[in-house]
Amino acid sequence: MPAKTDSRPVTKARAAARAEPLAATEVMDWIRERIRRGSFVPGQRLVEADIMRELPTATRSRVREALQRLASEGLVTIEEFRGASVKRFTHDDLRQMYRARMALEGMAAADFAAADKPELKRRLQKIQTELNGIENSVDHERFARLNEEWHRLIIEGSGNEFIRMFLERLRIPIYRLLIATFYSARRIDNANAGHRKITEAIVNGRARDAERLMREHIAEGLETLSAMDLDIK
Amino acid sequence: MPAKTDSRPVTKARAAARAEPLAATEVMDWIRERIRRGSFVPGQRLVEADIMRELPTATRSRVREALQRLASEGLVTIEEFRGASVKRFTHDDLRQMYRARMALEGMAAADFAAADKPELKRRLQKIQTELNGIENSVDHERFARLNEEWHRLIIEGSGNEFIRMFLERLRIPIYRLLIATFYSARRIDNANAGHRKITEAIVNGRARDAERLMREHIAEGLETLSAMDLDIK
DNA sequence: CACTCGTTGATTGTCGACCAAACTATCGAT
DNA sequence: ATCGATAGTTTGGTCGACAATCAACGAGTG
Repeated sequence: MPAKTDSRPVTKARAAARAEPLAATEVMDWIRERIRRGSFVPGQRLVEADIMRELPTATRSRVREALQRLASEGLVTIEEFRGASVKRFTHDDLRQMYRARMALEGMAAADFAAADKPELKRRLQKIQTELNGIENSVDHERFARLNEEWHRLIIEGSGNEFIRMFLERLRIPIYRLLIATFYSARRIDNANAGHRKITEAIVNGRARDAERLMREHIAEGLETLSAMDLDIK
Repeated sequence: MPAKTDSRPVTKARAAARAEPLAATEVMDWIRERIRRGSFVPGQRLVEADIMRELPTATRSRVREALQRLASEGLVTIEEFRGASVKRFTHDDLRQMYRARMALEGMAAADFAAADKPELKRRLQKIQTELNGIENSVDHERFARLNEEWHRLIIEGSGNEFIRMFLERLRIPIYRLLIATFYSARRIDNANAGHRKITEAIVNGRARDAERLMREHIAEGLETLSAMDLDIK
């Protein structure tokens, strides 16, 4: 649930009176980003006072609220009188997340394929072309960005706000695990072969194929991850 | 996201000093229950002071926290300086929720079927037998309870905490819409015919069938709902 | 009479101080 | 060295105050 607080108008009187306080959302984003990038590692305790030191304009109430919300998102855990800490995910959690992704993103692909949204489909095709253009390059950074954009577009194309919301909640934990994985060139090839087929199915309105292929695509991703046997703390 | 705060120990000193204040979780449950039962109707504003009047031991901070969390659950919306109000769901929201349910509960059925959990499967079979026993009765109340138990058990059987969490978030909004719908006897028959087939597929480990049937079952539910053309405000 | 524009009361947003409860580390006695 | 008391730290939670905004109401003007 983004925005809302972002639209809070900055009143002149207030801005003049004191430094604009960080809304809880912003504190939340800051912590979330740190978790995503790995500067907060799993198990690490998130001490309220420390966060306030690093974000001087954040007050304790804000930090507390942010931590509460992150806990309800499942990104941190809160133990009574011990405070918040970055949640540890097990190998089985990863499997579960991927199963959920398969279900949700598969459905999204199917619904997008069945929908009459030529403009969005053109954009998908465009991204696909870009992806094809760099699949043999070594620009992993760029591939990752386009890859994310490709997935995001399909979710948007499904027009399902609930599916979007749920997948958003899976994104960070999964990403945090993914940064440990160096995409091999071979993996990129495989992934993009899958992408191509999915894009084609969506653009041509073959909903059932789109869903099946998307599921296979995600399942492959999980297999690659599992094969790497990354050390999940 | 249950528990956690429920485990808060009631210290003697505190309990003696004054009435135990309601934790945010409890306020949340109270509001949620009211929404579910329809005593808070969509669009209705949830004024902090009013809630404090009705729950004398609840403090403002707790009420506010509860509302914030309910907002992040998507059950209420918060507009700045206008406070919280019960979220209105459109007809299209309903459709989206059912699509998400199809994806998630279908996957849950498949995973349960594929899992080696004889004890849980026996319990499912037992509930199914009970359901069969009353499918021609007029005890809608009891059917509804068993129906919920049946769904819950399949989700538990999938062993997927994320899917469970997501479906939990869909439950209340959907239930709130469902109470408006009096299950017709015919609908009960149809529903239970679906149930029987699904139970059988799960117990016999036919994952693919279980998923397909569960999807059809939920899709039927949506159709029934749509046909009723209930007035969603 | 309709319309604009302050004024006022109600409600929410935010903060900071305060205290209690629980955890944690230190230090002393045996 | 081990155990237990003790002090400091951190979190859980409340309260009161004040600012910002909204909403309703009424006065003045054309």
